[in-house]
Amino acid sequence: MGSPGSGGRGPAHTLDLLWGTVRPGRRGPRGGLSVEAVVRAAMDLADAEGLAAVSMRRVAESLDVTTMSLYRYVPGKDDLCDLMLDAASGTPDTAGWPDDWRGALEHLARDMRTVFRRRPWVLEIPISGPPLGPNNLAWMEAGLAAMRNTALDTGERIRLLMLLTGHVRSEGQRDLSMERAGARTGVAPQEWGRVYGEMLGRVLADDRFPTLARHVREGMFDSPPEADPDEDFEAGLALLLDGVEALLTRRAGAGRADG
Amino acid sequence: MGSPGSGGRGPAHTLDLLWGTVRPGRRGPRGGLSVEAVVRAAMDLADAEGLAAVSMRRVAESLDVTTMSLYRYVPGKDDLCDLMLDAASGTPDTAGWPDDWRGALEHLARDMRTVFRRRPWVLEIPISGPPLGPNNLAWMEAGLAAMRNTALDTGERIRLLMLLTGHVRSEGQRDLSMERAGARTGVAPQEWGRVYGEMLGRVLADDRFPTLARHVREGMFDSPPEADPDEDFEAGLALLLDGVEALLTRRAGAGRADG
DNA sequence: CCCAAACCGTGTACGTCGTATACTCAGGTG
DNA sequence: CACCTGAGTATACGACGTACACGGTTTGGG
Repeated sequence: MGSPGSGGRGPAHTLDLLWGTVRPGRRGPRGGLSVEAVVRAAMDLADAEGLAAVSMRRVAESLDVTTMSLYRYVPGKDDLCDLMLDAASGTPDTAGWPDDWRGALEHLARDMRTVFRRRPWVLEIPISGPPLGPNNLAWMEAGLAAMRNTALDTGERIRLLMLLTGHVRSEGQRDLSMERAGARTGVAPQEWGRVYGEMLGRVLADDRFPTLARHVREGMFDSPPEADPDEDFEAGLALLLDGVEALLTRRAGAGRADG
Repeated sequence: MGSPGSGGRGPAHTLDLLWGTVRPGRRGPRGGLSVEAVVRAAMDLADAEGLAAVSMRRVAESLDVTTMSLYRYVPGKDDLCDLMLDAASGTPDTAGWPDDWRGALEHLARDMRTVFRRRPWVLEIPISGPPLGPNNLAWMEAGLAAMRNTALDTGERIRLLMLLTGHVRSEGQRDLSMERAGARTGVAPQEWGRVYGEMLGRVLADDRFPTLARHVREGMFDSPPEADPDEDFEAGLALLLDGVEALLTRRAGAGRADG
């Protein structure tokens, strides 16, 4: 029996929150807080102590209010996380980006990566749906603008964008997991190296992994695994964009040959 | 002051759990449970009600024991999740895979995808480090074997494997988020379409998104977004492997020209 | 001008979670 | 046999998200 039509607590209200278009209500006292203040407090907490430290209680405590008062501004923790995600994404700075699609997309990917490196907790937020917030859409806008002069159709452009963000997120999550692997036990490096060594021993002793064992014997893991995450990231990015370039030249050739 | 040398509760013990090499202890009564039984019960729960339903209490309840007795077999919930991840990954069936690297890698990627589709909760487990379990290593073995006849060096092979699993995971997580977006509200489709429509209206009314607005006006979102996840998956996979192929032909050409 | 509606912030409470701690009791080993 | 080891239990603590009912303040409509 909620008031019909008006955005009750459905996803439409979440949209209003994301876009900062909540009509403030005409009656009653002016609130001392605001959605932005709540989100900022939560982000400060996440920056300082990680996403796991972000609880409704602790956010409220950092704002000197009661836990439940947060629910006047935010429907629940899931929505708060969505708001944090969009706020933390920020807006891409396309000023220095080149005009060619490949250079621009490389900048896009690297800038997204720096966002995730500055705020690793963004990668821990479970994405709850397609991008709806203005900041996430701004990144989409930048990506689509970067491809404006390519021979890709709309579906391909979006797919490529999703593929790129997927790659950035994957690499970021891998970096994160490596850090977590260290933080799990107190003294990270030598203990972890010992575990890795024991694992390699098991691989060598087991006949289920002949190829892996051969690579191990050839020194595959002599350096710590994933020594340079940036190199992995760049290599994957290059591979991806090489694939796009191959598609474009193939298409241009076909266009010249067929029509 | 714990017994030195022997794996107390460190990550070395987790390795023993993953590989099923826990020495059972010589004194005392034989336990009615086992690590495998605990992991299987947890997996059954996750299969039936999702990862969120997997709590130590509910796993214990399904085994007709008290909560704390689980800690005799598993150090904690994080490790239990790691065990679930490796167990759910299973072993790749490489019987029908072709000999050429591209076909084999395509099979690898698709088979990984079906694993995630059968057990979507695997994607919700936060990965805590490099793959250490025998099943995950079996997938790695299969991937390395698929590339045995390529001109890629070891580092490139591993990178490509990581890139592939990253792609599979990304697409799986996207599928999952789409399902969750529906489950968040009761009646999914039309309500969600309404939200999407409103978002598009905002995009059109806002001058920050000219390119996006143009694509929208050209009918970009007339069909529901991400209509065919498999198509997205396959396109991304093809792009990736095209990139690899370009690298290989480039390298072969250079080899013919330079040496 | 005044009352009632709207709304902010609070206090309390419930059910759930992971797990630390201290215990009882059965079973194999010296 | 005595004994120690280890399985399973009972209890408890602190934290979590959030439903609910309540006072206090502001403002619009009559």
